Amino acid sequence: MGPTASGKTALAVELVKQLPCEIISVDSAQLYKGMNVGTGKPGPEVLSRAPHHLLDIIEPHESYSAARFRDDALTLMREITERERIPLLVGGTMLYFKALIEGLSELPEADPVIRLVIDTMAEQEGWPAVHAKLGRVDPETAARLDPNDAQRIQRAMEVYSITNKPMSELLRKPRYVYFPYTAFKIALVPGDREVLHERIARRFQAMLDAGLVAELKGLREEYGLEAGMPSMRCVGYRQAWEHLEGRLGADALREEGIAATRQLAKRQLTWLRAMDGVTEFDCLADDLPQMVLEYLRHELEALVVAGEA
RNA sequence: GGCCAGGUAGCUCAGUUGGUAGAGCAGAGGACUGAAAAUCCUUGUGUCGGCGGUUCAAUUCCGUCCCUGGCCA
Repeated sequence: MGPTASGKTALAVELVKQLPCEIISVDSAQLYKGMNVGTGKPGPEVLSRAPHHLLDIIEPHESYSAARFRDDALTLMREITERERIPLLVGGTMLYFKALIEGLSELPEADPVIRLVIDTMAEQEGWPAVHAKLGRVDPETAARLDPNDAQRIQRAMEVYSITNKPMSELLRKPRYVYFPYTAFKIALVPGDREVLHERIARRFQAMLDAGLVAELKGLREEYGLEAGMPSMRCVGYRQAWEHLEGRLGADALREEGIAATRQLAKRQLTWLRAMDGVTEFDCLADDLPQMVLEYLRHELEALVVAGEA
C-alpha cells in the first residue's frame, strides 16, 4: 500500500522476481480499460515480466465497487494459493484493502434509478434538505454525516429506500468476515513530503507529454461518457475533461492536475496512518526492495516454522 | 525621461473614511461500509514594497526611493 507516485509498481516488479507471487492490483482507476496514461497503469513490457490481475476489467462508462473488489480479490487469492503461489496485493485504494480484510456489512448494492431520484431531489431542494429527510428515517446515520456530504447521504437514503431499514441498523449487525489468510501489510511512505510532491509534479507532466488529453479525447469518442461518471472523476481525467470543454487552459490543467494528485496522496497517507498492523518503509530509500524482501522473507519463514504455510 | 495603474498570506486578490487585516486557491490535519483517484469536515501572524514625515497611533494620509504593467516621448 502507498500513496500515488510512491513506487508501488516498481517494488512489486522486484518482489515478483524474488518470490513466487502473483500481483493483484488494488486500484480503483486502473480497473478501467483504455485509461492508461492518466492512471499510471504499467505498460506491456512491465506486465510481461510482472502480470497484474484486475486491470482493464471494466469500461469507462461502467462502475465498480468495494464489494465487487472484495469478491474478485478473494476469488483470485484462492486461485493463486491453489497454484501454490502468494497473492501480492498492490495499490493505493485503501477502502478496497479495508473491505477485503475487514469485510463489509450486508447492504444492498447501488441502484442507478434510485440514485437518479435522489439526485433530482437534491438538485431541487439541496443536499441539506435531503439530509433532513434522512434524519427522519435514520437519525443515527444523519447525525454522523455532514449535511453537505452528498455521496454518503445519497447512499444512506438509497439503503433505506431499498430495505426500508435505516443503514445504521444494518451496519450494527455482527458480520462474519471471511478472510482465510495472514496479511503482511506493507506501507510505502515518503520520508519527505516535499520529495513526493516533486515526483508527483514530474509524473503528471510526463502523463501530459504522453498524451493524457488525447487519450481522453479518444475515450470520449468511443464511449458515451459524462463528467459525473466515476471514471471521469479520476485525478487527471477530470481536469483533462475541463480542458477539452475549454474551461481550463493548458497551464491550469497542469497545476490543477498536480494539486489534485497531491491531495489524493495526502488522503492516502491519512488512511495509512489510521490503519493498524502496518509496517512502514520509506519509499524514497534506495535499498527499498532489499529491505522489503528481507522483511517478507523473515515473516514468511516465521509462518513456515509455525506450520501455517 | 514623462504620465497613469499597481505593489497586502506560497498564488490571485479584497479591505482598513487612521486603532497593525480577510476571501478563494494552494498547503496541513482528520473522517471514511457497493462511485473511494470519490465525498466531506477542520485549519489563515502576514516587515500590508523600502526609508522618512505628520499623528497618541500609519498597512491606511504626505514625501521620497525601488519594482511591475500600460500609455506617451
